Amino acid sequence: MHPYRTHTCGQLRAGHIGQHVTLSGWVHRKRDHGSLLFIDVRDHYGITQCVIDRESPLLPQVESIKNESVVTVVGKVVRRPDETQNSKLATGEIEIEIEKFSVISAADPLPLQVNADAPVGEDIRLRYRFLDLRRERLHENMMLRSQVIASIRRRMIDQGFMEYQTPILTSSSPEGARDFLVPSRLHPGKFYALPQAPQQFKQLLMIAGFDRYFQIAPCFRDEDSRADRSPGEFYQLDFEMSYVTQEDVFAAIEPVLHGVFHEFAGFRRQPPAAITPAPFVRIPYDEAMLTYGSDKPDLRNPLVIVDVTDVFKRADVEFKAFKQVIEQGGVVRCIRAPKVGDKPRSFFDKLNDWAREQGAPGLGYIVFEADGGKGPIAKFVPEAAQHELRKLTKAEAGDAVFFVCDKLPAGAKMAGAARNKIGQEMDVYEKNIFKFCWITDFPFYEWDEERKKIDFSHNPFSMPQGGLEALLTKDPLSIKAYQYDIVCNGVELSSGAIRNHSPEIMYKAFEIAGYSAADLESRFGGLLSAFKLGAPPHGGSAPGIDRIVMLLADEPNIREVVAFPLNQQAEDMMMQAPNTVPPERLRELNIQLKTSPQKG
RNA sequence: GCGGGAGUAGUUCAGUUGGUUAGAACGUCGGCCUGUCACGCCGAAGGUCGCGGGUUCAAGUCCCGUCUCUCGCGCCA
Repeated sequence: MHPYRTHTCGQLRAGHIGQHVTLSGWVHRKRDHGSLLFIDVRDHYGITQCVIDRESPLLPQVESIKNESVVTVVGKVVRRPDETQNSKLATGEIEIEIEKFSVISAADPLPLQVNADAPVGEDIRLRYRFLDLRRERLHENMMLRSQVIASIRRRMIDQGFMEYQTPILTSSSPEGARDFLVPSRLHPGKFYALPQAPQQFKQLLMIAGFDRYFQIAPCFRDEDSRADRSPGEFYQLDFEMSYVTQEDVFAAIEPVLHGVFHEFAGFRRQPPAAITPAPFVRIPYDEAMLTYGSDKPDLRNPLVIVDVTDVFKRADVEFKAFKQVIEQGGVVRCIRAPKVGDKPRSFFDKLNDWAREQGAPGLGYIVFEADGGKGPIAKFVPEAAQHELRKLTKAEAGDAVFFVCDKLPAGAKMAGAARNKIGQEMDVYEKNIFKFCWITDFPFYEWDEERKKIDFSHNPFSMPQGGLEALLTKDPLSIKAYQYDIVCNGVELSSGAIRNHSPEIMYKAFEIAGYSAADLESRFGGLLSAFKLGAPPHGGSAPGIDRIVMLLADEPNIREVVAFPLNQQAEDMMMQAPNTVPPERLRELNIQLKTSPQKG
């Protein structure tokens, strides 16, 4: 007989009745009836009820065991009396009559209750993460994560991709997020950087001839956290393909994502969530910013934004607040909210208050009633102009139209935020569905207001649409890139591009952004030399694993799908990271601290 | 870096206009209970009201500072 277990706690059924078994696990819960005691023993696989009564000399010992202690139970599998079978439990037909009982590891009183789904402060959950992970919800999330990653691997391999590892200790990349730096002992004063993504390595793998690469890749970025962004590190399904167009990349990854979401759409969802069928709708960046006010639109929200700047330019419209902004190059965007005419005043006031909190002067609106427009700015908009508004927005009697007026791009973004807010307040989001889209044709360059110069808006290694000719002849800010994102329910799942494999185009692209040939060569010498020794056209993308699991698990927060996340201050409250190091370690690394560390 | 919210028992929270000995639930401990499965019933212990300062006859409550957690903005090629 095995010393710990012959079966798991989720395994025993009516067919095992009569067998003598050994189970080990955590004491999930006890129900003590004095002369009769039930004890639920839990492991990764399930829960099994064990029972003991006053006939047994072991009763006092079992009675005194504390929750979450680890125990081994030896006993006979018996059928529960008919009335007492528990259909909620997979093992609910049977129970174990305890014959031997031993405590493997006794537990102290608990800082959080494992056997209840009660809310617990996140600092305590993170400090005792191993207990939190025992709880059902988080335990299920982690199993989902494992299954999702396994499914992704299988699907990628089936599509002819092969998995390769790339370095963790690498060099700092000058663009993008802040790097995590690792001091070099052998090279005083020099640093490695942890990769923000294996971007250059995956391109080098294409140049090395591997054709289709993928990796469940750890990525490190020293940026502040958000609900959907863990500080420090996260995982991407990083992939890259050679001899492909943008459409080839889409065609390769769509079935993987659609398949994974379809496979796990029933996790905590009954019925399983619907998924937009592939091919996913493609929305050019410019259209997304106009219609949804965002480059990651949530398509569950049916509301759309319409530009009505021309209406407020009309001579008969006397709304100075908007006209002044328009004269300075601003735009008026509006959102039609169907059938809200009968909403109480508080509905509109609440939205107006929200807009003020966002830093806008307010959220103007007109309610179109049968006898004309009502609302705070209706009186500035004469009937002919109102008619024009209704034509543009397709608003009907009983509908309202909300206005945002600002310069670009702030006006577009504010309209997008208002679209989300109004949609939430109206509760018009489609339920139980994953709505995917591609956002395509991102601008290649953008204007850096801070440094007053043109800079790359995304990846400098992306291929500009139109190639060298576009760079030579077009207004840089009008050039698009073969750069695309996948968005699901308002969450940016991935960013990708067809890469620029031509040194000639690359030199020119960097020149326009103000970088000399020498800059380019010193920063990206390795990659650049590779491009000069036979580089295939290639492209790829990198969907975020954590975000995919977060969506599937229906969690509002990415830390709920990471086993050991850092807190918002990028600290590990269990392992006490980051931490000070002994002076001799610093000396070895040739590092002298300018200030002593803050107390931890 | 900036803004919002929170911090009271082991945990989750309540605590009125500043006024008696700071409460509840769960957990813990003790007692009773032979068919429970969130078992039930009775009882008890458990508090630097985050920390520091101030106002006041009196502060969990008001003011100032500070720390911690969290959400958002900036940031995130």
